[in-house]
Amino acid sequence: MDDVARRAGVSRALVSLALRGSDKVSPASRAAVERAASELGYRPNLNARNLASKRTSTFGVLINDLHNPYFPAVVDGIKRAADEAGYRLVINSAFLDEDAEVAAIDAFVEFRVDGVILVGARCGAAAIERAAQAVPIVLVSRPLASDVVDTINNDDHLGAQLVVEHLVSLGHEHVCHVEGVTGAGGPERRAGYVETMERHGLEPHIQPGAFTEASGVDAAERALDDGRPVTAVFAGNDLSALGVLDVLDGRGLAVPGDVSLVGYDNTFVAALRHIALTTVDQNRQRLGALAVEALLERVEGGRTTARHEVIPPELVVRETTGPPRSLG
Amino acid sequence: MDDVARRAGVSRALVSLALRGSDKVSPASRAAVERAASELGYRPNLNARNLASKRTSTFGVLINDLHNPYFPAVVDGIKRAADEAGYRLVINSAFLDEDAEVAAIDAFVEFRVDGVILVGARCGAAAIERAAQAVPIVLVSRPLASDVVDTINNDDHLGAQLVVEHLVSLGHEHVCHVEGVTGAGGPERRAGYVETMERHGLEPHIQPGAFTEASGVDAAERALDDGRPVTAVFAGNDLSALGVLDVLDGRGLAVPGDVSLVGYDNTFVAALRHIALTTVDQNRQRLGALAVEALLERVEGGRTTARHEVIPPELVVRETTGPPRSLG
DNA sequence: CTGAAAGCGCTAACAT
DNA sequence: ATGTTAGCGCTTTCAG
Repeated sequence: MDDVARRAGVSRALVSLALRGSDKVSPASRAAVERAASELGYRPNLNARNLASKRTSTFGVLINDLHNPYFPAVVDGIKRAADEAGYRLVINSAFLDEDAEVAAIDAFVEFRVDGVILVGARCGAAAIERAAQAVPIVLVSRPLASDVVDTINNDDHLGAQLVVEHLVSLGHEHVCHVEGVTGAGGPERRAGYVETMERHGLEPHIQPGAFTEASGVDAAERALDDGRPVTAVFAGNDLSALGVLDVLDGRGLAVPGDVSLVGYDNTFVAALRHIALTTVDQNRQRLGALAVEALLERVEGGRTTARHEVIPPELVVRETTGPPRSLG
Repeated sequence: MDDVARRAGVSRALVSLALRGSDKVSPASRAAVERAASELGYRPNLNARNLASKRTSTFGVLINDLHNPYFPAVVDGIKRAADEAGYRLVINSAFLDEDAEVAAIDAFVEFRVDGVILVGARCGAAAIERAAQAVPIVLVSRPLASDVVDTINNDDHLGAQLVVEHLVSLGHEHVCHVEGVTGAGGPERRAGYVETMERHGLEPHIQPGAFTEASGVDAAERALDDGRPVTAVFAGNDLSALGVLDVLDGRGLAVPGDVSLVGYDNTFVAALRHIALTTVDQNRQRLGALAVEALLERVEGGRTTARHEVIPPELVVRETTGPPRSLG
């Protein structure tokens, strides 16, 4: 930086200002600085900058599992909003390991990021709340009643309700639900399902599941062997719906002819023409954007109380749902 | 840090050594330091550390497109190898935008990461080679003849050969290839296909494509309407194979009964039971691990010449390939 | 094994 | 509009 200053014939401070686009620099010196910098191939040292300015203009994003097709859209939303607000992103993934999650959060803290967004984090609330003392944290897709961290979620209860209403309106009475896991919307979706079924005077039929393809397979097999009639399946998420779909196929049951099928999340797999799964869209981009917004409110707006946002999801009807056979 | 030193009754330098696990610290003072640090909730400032030590023990990983199911496995491999070597990771995604890619690389340079891994980068070679003057760079899944950056790739030519051999050994003579894009193995796969077809005295039948589902749909429609017989399709990657699959389904053609289908990449979608696509596995974890290895050789081993690694892929036979109907 | 001192490369008042 | 002066929090000689 000294070299740049010398070459441009100005002081270091001026170089600093010019390079950051301050308006208190004359066009002439700015040009000189920029030319000198590029001639010298100068790259500012972010570590030094962050150290001196005591801020990083960076948000840390932790993705629970990079393999899960649920996450990219959320990150897209975060990225877009962060760009707009002038914040950089550092992304990390914990690869499903809770300890790694905590370690990654610690690393963010040590980097002195200005805010942390945890997407689908599975680690304990205690670890999160502890870290929240050092940096603003917002949780996406992980409900948590806390008054130190913000949360942004879709309304799983409503989503489930939309699904059941859709199936019921098609004429279904025997809708089976494949459960999902706790901490990722499973119980909320289940509750929405049960409540809506009962409101229509229908009997809930629930099979345990775990948001995985394999669990969808198991659940479908149990459901079909169970004896109770099943004309539609509401799987807890898209992945488990694919497991269900495979079993239906394997048993020669037409979809939606014999059995209708609905997933949740609207991942790209659901949109594949070959699958064309009816599902629920959480508007993940918006979830991400809201997370950034929440962070900005704390970092730049000085908010200190927790904000818990819940946004309405939307039903996406594709080709796996139709009237039950009995209504032809 | 001063506080920690005071509380532990030692000097700052000692704290620094103790916290980084140096062996020149007495167990007693180490314990005192650790206790003091945890009591005070002390978090070292990575920016200060990086600045003072002139290294970050961090590798930057740039993923071309977070949505592409191809990448996570590569990052897994990188993560594992980096962990083992004691390096931290910062991941970033360019979301398919070339300018964003260059910006992300610049950001890595400014962070002074010790090395950069570009996974499937699409940006110009010039930008990459320029950045390579500031930091060691290795390209994964992007062939590039360069003597300043390392590359790690699977052998696309061999992969295509494996596919054609498999289909020919099943009795197929009319194998159509849906092309992929340049810079991501497309031309190499095509060349392997053409060469192997010709070696068997078969006539190549190529349809343009772009590694997307939609391009697979278009290519399949053209291929089936073209007049030439088609008993098998070798799609450039899994995604385009899904497009082909949808067209085959739509036209009532059984897979593999009427037409066999093969993809490339072995993404999780290919492994879904409902799809069960025969495909080629690049061993992406290994690609990632090798990338870290290459970086370590430069950072710690002092290598300065480029290394270009090509690893053999493996055919994964699932349920979309079988003998042609004529051999029934 | 420990402590003192210098400085990593930058920003942020404060002067001018 | 531009230069001066202190640090930011840590690591790293170098002397004890």
